[in-house]
Amino acid sequence: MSAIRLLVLGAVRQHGRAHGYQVRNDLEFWGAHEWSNAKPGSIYHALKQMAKQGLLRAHDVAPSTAGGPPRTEYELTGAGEEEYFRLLREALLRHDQKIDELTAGVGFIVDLPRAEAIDLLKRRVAALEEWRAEVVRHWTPPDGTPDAWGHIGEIMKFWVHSADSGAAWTRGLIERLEGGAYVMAGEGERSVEVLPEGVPNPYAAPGAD
Amino acid sequence: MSAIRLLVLGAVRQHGRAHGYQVRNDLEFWGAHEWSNAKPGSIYHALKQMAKQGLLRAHDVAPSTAGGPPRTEYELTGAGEEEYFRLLREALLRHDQKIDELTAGVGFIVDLPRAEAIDLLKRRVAALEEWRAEVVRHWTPPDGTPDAWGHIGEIMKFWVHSADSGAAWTRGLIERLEGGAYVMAGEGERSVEVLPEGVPNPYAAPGAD
DNA sequence: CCGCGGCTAGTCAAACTTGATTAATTGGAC
DNA sequence: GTCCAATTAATCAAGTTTGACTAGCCGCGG
Repeated sequence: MSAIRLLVLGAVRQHGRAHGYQVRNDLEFWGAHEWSNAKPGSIYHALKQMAKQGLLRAHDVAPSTAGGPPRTEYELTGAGEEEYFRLLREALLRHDQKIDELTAGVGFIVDLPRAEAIDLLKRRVAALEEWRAEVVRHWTPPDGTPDAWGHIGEIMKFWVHSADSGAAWTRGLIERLEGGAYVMAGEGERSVEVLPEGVPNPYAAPGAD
Repeated sequence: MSAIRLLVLGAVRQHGRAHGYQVRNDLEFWGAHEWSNAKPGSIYHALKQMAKQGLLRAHDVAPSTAGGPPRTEYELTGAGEEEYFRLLREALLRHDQKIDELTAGVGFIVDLPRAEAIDLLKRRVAALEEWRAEVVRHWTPPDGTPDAWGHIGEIMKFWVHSADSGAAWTRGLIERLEGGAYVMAGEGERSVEVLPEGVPNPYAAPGAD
């Protein structure tokens, strides 16, 4: 599964109850359509799929409020809540490429208590370091052959560079969190999160930009 | 399209003529199953799809050589050759996340003349710098509001970091190419590329690792 | 007052991906 | 000799993603 389930669960969760179009708008507000596969089709599909799997509860709502076809509102079930945190932790922990999952995880990181977030990120750094070592081990010529891989060695260099860069960024975030940045779970009210109802989306595809 | 078409076209091209299993083995030899969606199903699907689209020519071959069901060999058509270079240039040029495409592009970079490869990479650096500037512009509070984005600003920091890191790596590769590293297109025979026929794949999933 | 462009909300077919499974043949154990 | 396991090669069904499309309603220009 890509980042879509995490994004959709997180968006619904922040509203308490939301219909597809609201989710779609929030994701656009966060810029998610630029760094993830948050297309309408994927969002509605994820909503239906997760409702079928018992992660979301669906409510049919009268087709009135503002025009358009009848809509369905969703809200997280207990299982959905669990799955949300499972996906969130995984997104922050896993060092695999998938930039969209990490980005989504960062976007929801304040839903975790500070201590847990820091712990996850530290484990992320450790995983990155181990992965780096493994890449080097795997792609280094076993004995005398110095340059046997030719330009293929560039792939290794690229991965090593990515691992180092990712670890450096993660360490920076850890420091900021340890320094008390942001309002985490259980520390009071959050500030900016979703588009307040009724406010037009300032980032809704306006052509230029 | 993900990296799969580029990988498959490149693999078939290096053999001149190849069947699905050969392609699959090559990709595994390059470690592609670890950083791309190079699963058997995707590979065979891509071969058939591209044959249908006229990028590959299919030849049915007697089911003899080494056991297994009858196999089909493929070879690039003129259109396939064109598409290969189009995808290769795009992979090196585009700065979008998609790590697998860039990795595949690096793997085939020696199919380009040295001057063109360097030019593409320089344009890549320029694109990354422009993208970085745009991210900063887009996510910086317009006027007095200093920290309006809260932790969402972390997403911006992450992107900026990625852009800088990607640009640094690209500059390194440019330097190596300008220094004469590797044998590029039109500069003589290449060294390591595909698994020679008959040699067992030393990286074929051996369970542990 | 009527049509048309735009917004709200969602659906659908076609393409792609995944993981398991099938199928043909060879080689070794017994 | 023959039966089991491994290897070679490819297919399939189920699920996901994509991009284009449908459809209701509002407001405004003519």
